[in-house]
Amino acid sequence: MKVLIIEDDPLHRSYLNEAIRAALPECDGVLEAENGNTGERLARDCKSAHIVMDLQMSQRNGIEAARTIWKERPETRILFWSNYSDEAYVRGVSRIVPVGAVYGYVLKSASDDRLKLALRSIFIESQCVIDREVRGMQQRSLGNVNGFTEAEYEILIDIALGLTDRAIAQRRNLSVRSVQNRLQQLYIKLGVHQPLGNQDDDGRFNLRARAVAVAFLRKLLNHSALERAETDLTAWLARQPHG
Amino acid sequence: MKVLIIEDDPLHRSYLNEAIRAALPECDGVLEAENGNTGERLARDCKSAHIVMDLQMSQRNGIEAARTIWKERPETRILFWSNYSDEAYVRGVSRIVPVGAVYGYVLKSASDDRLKLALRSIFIESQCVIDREVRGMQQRSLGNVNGFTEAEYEILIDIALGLTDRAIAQRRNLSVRSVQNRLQQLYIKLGVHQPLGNQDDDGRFNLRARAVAVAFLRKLLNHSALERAETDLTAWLARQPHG
DNA sequence: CGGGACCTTGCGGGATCCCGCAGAAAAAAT
DNA sequence: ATTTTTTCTGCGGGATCCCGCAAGGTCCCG
Repeated sequence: MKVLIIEDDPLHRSYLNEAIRAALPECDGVLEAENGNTGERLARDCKSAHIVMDLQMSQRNGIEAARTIWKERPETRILFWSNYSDEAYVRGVSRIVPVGAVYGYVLKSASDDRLKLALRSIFIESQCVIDREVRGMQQRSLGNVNGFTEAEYEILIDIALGLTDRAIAQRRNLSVRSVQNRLQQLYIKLGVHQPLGNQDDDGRFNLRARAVAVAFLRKLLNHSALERAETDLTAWLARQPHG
Repeated sequence: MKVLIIEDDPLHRSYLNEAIRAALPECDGVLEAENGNTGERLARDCKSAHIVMDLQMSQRNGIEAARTIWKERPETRILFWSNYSDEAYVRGVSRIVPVGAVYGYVLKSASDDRLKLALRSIFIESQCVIDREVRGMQQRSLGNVNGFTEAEYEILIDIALGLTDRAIAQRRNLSVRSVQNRLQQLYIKLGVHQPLGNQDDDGRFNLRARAVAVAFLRKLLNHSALERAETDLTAWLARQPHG
């Protein structure tokens, strides 16, 4: 059994290396990659089916790397080892995990033992391991309670990218009015909606821009999510009939 | 001489600790704090005038911590040790550094030697040390060439927060039209401006929202900058005469 | 089958945004 | 001190956004 580490921080990389050797005596080789690109290549070349990776790397996003890796070999087992449990990350991961795949998500703030336990659970026992904190976020997010629908999240991304109502309608195959409906819904859920009678601070906020701001502050959006969305958008723009 | 470390990652903390002891034999005590809050308190209590800190911590932003520390004791020497050289960070730092203060900014990706050299330069030689990469960004940013004026940066933040033109005018003591002028200027510099005759992709983008998006993508803005701006905003809102 | 909950769509209007035009004021250059 | 450049400001209009209202449409449940 070989394990591939994809992580851009050298300290964390060597720490991981040590933890893997300690937790998995049956492991007979640890490979290291310092960004998503070489990570993908190594995964492809070495056919390693066991990966530990960081989200948030400078060269190529962890989520993108994971997506292509899983696209090529869906049975690959991936443990995401991340600093944060931003909703944007969690949502991004659960969006790309293939059905029936074995994976994990543990925070870097977790203890030694938790990490080693997760390594054994995923790579040996074939069991998913999601950190308590992450799981809580996931439940809250995907459950209806105060969580965001896929449609709402989608339109949030669209306005974060700076698209107009018309462009969104075009992209999502909706009428302009429907787009606006979803926007209103989003504004309400984000707590941005202006209560009408209120003359005090009425008109202080541009709802569209404000929605994006609070989404960022709540970590519903983050840089890598925006980056992914941007590449998706340019791809879509490219295959649009100009005009 | 005592040195205070403010850094939330345990691995990096212990690495720093070791580096400090190796590079500064005259150092007779290293304190550690794992977030900005306890860092500020320790700095105040122990009167330590030598600090190494990370930007980007979960509890309290490094820049905010540095601001309050420098406000109390401007002669404190701070070495910022960060993962990234986002323009948002660099700008945030150079905005709060007191005149004549000794400080440094080195990236975590720098070599052992560079870090140790920086430690000696700042704490012993009283000499500022800015990483090459960071310095390059700083020059490009503060110089006129493709850089952003303070006014432009200010209004960028205002629209990123979701304020309306009117609110911005009120806040910055300008007429609405002037705000719009600055916005146009910003749109042009961000490369967001719609060339008029272009019917192809005309109307695809909401300039205001798009500007924020590209600012984020270019790392002109990031989460912590937005967070700081938000607290500033709420403070301003609180002392506004409602109505 | 009928009723209810939900989503979609069109219409219309008020508010806001984007911006060209042009004069006034301020700052910088000569 | 005068010219030049930049910035600020008001006016006005077209485009966009925000949203109430109302007429379908789909899906589920009794």
